[in-house]
Amino acid sequence: MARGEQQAAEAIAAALADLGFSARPVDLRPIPFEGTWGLATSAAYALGNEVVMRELEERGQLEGLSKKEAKTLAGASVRERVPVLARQIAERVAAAGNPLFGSVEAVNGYVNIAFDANAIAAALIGEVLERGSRYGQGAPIAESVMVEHSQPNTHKDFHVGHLRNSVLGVAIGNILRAAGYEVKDANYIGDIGMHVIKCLWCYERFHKREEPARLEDRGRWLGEVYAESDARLNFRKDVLDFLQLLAREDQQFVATIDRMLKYLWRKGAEGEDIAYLLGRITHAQPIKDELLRDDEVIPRFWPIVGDQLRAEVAAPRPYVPVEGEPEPTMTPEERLERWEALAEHMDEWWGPSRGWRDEVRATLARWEAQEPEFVALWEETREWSMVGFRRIFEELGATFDVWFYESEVEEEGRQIVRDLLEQGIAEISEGLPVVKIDEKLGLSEPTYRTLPILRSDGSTLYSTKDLALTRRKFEEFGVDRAIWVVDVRQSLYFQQIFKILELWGFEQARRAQHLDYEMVRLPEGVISSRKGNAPLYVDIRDAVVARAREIIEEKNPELDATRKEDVAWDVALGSLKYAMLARDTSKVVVFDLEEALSFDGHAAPYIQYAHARASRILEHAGETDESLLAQLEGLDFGALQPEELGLLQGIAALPDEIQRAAAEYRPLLITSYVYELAKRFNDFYHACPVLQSPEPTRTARLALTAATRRALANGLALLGIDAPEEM
RNA sequence: GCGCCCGUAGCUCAGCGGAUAGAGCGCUUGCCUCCGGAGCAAGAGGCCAGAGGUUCGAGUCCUCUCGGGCGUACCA
Repeated sequence: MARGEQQAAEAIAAALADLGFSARPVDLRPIPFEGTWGLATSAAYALGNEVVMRELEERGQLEGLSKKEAKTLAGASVRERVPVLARQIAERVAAAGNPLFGSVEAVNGYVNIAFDANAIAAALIGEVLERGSRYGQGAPIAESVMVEHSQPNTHKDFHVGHLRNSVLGVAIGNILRAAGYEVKDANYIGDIGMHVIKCLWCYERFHKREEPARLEDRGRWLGEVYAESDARLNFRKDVLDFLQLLAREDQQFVATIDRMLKYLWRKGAEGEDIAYLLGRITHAQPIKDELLRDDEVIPRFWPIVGDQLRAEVAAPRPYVPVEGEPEPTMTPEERLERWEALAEHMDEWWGPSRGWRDEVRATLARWEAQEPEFVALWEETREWSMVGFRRIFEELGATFDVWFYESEVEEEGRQIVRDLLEQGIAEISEGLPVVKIDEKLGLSEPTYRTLPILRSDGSTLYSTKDLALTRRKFEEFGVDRAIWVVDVRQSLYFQQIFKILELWGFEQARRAQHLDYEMVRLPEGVISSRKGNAPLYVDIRDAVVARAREIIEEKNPELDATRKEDVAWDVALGSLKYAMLARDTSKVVVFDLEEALSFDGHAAPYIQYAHARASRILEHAGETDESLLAQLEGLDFGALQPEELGLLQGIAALPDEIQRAAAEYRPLLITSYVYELAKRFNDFYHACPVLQSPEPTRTARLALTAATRRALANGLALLGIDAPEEM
């Protein structure tokens, strides 16, 4: 195929030289029509313009004309000249008589070179079958690339957001490898950080030794403990924020607040706090926790608020917009729901929660002091999470050459911070080391802003660790390029990290690159572990695999049981991965379980099905890639059908698609490719009988079927999707 | 404020500066005695958010406007 392209390019270049044009790059692309196999160039358009302008120039007709006027003058003659030039080029290419070219035509100003498919199909199919799983791969490139992805946090759950990351990271690694790069896949486990401290605080304080008996259940349970810690620690703020929200947007609430608080006051609550609440709420101002004196007041006030909200739901009044007031963000029902959620813990949490943040700080100090008992607890619980992660990575087909852990780079990070401070790149501001990047770069507009690189108590931040990690990737592993697959919200952050390292004189930071992608959302909105609405990977996987089993039972009940189970996994995981990849990285993925459970249409099973059909045809014929490879001599399709030509063109396109997907970091291109190829195969086997055809067509079509199957399997493999031979 | 991203069919999305802007879902109508109907064929459905510009040629590149999302000092 590469040969066909090269010969077309040479033939056009020769034709242009013959016509007296200087050497120039010529665009070549597939002829974009169904049932064609060949290449087209639009060279005549550029030449037409060039020629006409030159002629006008020589005749002095452009003098005194503006560019616009010159263009208008030239327009008509350009339009006339283009088809003429195209015809001249086509005639010369045809005259050269290349046996690979079936026809050379000038159409609409394009020069279309159609291949003599019979002449090169054998070469193409031979290349595909011979290279097998390596078909499509590029020549080795002497550049090593580290692709960091997956980065789950221990002590937290692995949800659908992490799924996009892992699937994307795996695919990008595969694609770069296939393109010829030397790729190292790296994971970076978030095994330390504030979330771990919070989780362990909550565990020790409220749930010690309540963990499930089975080791494999503990990771998830730990995630729940983390979520609880967050809810506990934010409780006071959540309550006060909610009151402020009511004050801002619930007119009825504000109207009755005076009466509500007087009632409370009569019940004997402290007057000072009540006066404070009244003032803040009637003026819709934030309520400051530290100004509340009596921890009894809010819990006593809460039921009264609930009564009011219930009354508002029971007897809704129309919302009256007020000039200058913001629209309400919550309906009365939502407000009541929110109130109920907070009420659940009010009595138990409100008072004690005052001291919780200090307790967490003390827990962090135990980590910082590397207190043996605490470190042992950390190690044990960390492993609970890791057990689950390893299983998930195995299921996803994610393998790693390098495992980084945040806990390993803390010290090294501190070292870099010290150095940055000594060199005056970092400074102490508001009590903590930061780098004022814009200032250092002399930028007046806020661009890179300021990044804290260590907490004021000396404990490490994410940034502390990433400074060290970046250096390690280049120095310890000697990679030429390092890519971080991390969602788009961290874009500024990574620019800051890399810029700081550059300021520090670490030149290789220029070869560090954040590969960002958009978020996964739910139909009902943003995924939030605080709202507890993050669908967990394991749950989604179970649901999708169960659905796949049902469909197999329905479509192919004769399959033996273990095959059924394998296929259910291939289809379910394939479908899930495909959905994550078949959307550009710049687009938000809306994850809808209902959609994920449908295997119709533009989805992995469509492509897997085409692969299975191809496999079945070959099985019926008793042919394999090897046996067909031996029969390629004198391969003869007879009169080629449009569907066959389209399929050949599709198979031939894989190597270029891989190169482009690698250059642009876009697995989407591969998802589009395999879908398109599956579609073409579908067209082919509906239009062209294979097994019933007379020889030599039969063998030719079998060979084409085998090559298609290979290209489909290789394309899917790049996406981390398995292609079953039956389903 | 500043920065990044998105805006294409009812919905979800493709679309390498090039030929008649395409898929899937949903809707309407056909197709299993025929290599497997997880499929195929046909139909309806578009001022490519808007305005300028660059170009022989713009959904695609540039500028601006509008609408939406995200980020913006001790979370990761």
